[in-house]
Amino acid sequence: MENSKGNTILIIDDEPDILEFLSYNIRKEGYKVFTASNGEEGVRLTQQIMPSLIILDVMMPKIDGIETCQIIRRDLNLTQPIIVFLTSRAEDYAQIAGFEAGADDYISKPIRPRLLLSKIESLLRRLDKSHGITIESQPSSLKIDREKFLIEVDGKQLILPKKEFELLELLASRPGKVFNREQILSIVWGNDTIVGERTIDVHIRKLREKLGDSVIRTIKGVGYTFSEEL
Amino acid sequence: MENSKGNTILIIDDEPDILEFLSYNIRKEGYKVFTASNGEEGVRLTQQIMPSLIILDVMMPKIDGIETCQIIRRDLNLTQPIIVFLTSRAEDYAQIAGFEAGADDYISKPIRPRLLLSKIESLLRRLDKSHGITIESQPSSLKIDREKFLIEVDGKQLILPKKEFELLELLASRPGKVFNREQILSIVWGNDTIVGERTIDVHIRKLREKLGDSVIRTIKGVGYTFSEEL
DNA sequence: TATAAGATTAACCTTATTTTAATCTTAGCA
DNA sequence: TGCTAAGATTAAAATAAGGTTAATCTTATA
Repeated sequence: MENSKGNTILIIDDEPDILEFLSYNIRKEGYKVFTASNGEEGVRLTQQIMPSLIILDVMMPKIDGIETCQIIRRDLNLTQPIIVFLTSRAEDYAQIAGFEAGADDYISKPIRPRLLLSKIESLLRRLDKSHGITIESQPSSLKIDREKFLIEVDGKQLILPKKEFELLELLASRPGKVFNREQILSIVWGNDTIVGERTIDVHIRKLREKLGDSVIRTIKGVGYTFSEEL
Repeated sequence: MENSKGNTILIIDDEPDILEFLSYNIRKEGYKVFTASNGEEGVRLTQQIMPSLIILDVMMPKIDGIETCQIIRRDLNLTQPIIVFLTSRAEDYAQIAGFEAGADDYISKPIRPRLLLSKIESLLRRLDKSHGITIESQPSSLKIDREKFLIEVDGKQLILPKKEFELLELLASRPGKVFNREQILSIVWGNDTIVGERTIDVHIRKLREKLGDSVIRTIKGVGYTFSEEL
């Protein structure tokens, strides 16, 4: 399993101190870091380097963070990067506007490097599954919305418990691919947790109960796969 | 859609010429303009007229702009106005200090009326947008008025304490989106404050008590979400 | 400065989710 | 064809995550 390092991160802030502080800390972790000291430059760089994640100060002269975010979200035709806002506690009014503008997360000053880094990592980890998976098949359709933590089967919404959701998400991320038990355990449960062999089966059972038997196919001795035809 | 005109703007500057020049230009656009010629008077007026936006000269005798800003931000308990700093080119050092003091933007002399006005407009536009959230659902409706710090549920007005209000506002800013505890803490409380694990729950409890159980949904192990159907 | 309102904590309660364990089924092969 | 290992099923046990309440601390407000 590859880590999320090596991703490109762009930091946009008008304060050189913060820019340096952040880029030092983030670079240290192995990311490629670019910086911009204002919104315009930020937009331009975004276009050029296509960062996976942008850390964006809300309060900046001329074009502020919110506007910058809107420009990136609306005007730039590219794979949408993850945008994290940097705010000071005082400007709480801006925070709401920020979510409306399309921010993915927030970090408020004072910045605690460890918190920021763990946030970055967790955001990048779910980059490719960011907004969800949609599978359109002949008889039925399935939508997985990670943001809302919601499943939609043929238009009917369904709330799944965490583990079931994550298991389904994994299988559906590569329809047809067979995941063996080891892989499932290490991705959904994590490498360090030790659970019994039958735990996966039970969760598969629950999913089949809720989504119908045909959704997940068992390949005996190998693993499970999300059926390409629903 | 109403425009941002009609908003109250306060100008604080010790130079009568600038005061007159600015108030003339801004008034011409249809704003209600008040003026103060020093920090103290400015603070007093702010308290009385509750302006939406304050234009504040950095360099003033006695209490300077930065201090004035801090007083307004810290000591006055009211809906925070937007504060724009007025600086001369030379005092760029002030920009950093000014932002730290809680300024939203700055404009440097010589003042170009058109630029100032477009800046004012864009700042106020944002204020109006964050003025409130309205959610209309089949069975009921919810309106959040950030300026009046007021909630309206099915026509009934309701006053919520600060933390409850902010928590509700956050959740309602993106109905359906699941906010995890970390996000809630870092946005509503700020990530420098350390509060116990159960604090969020208690506030959720209070909100559900006042708005009904169905408004906020718990996704165990994930977070809370504002229910799309009220 | 007294008072009230709000925020937070802590202890305990409740419940959904997760896991286990025991038993049953079935596919695939000797 | 029947044996066997892998998986399915079920219910019950364990756990983790929240919920609730009251007491206490903090902060605003008159």
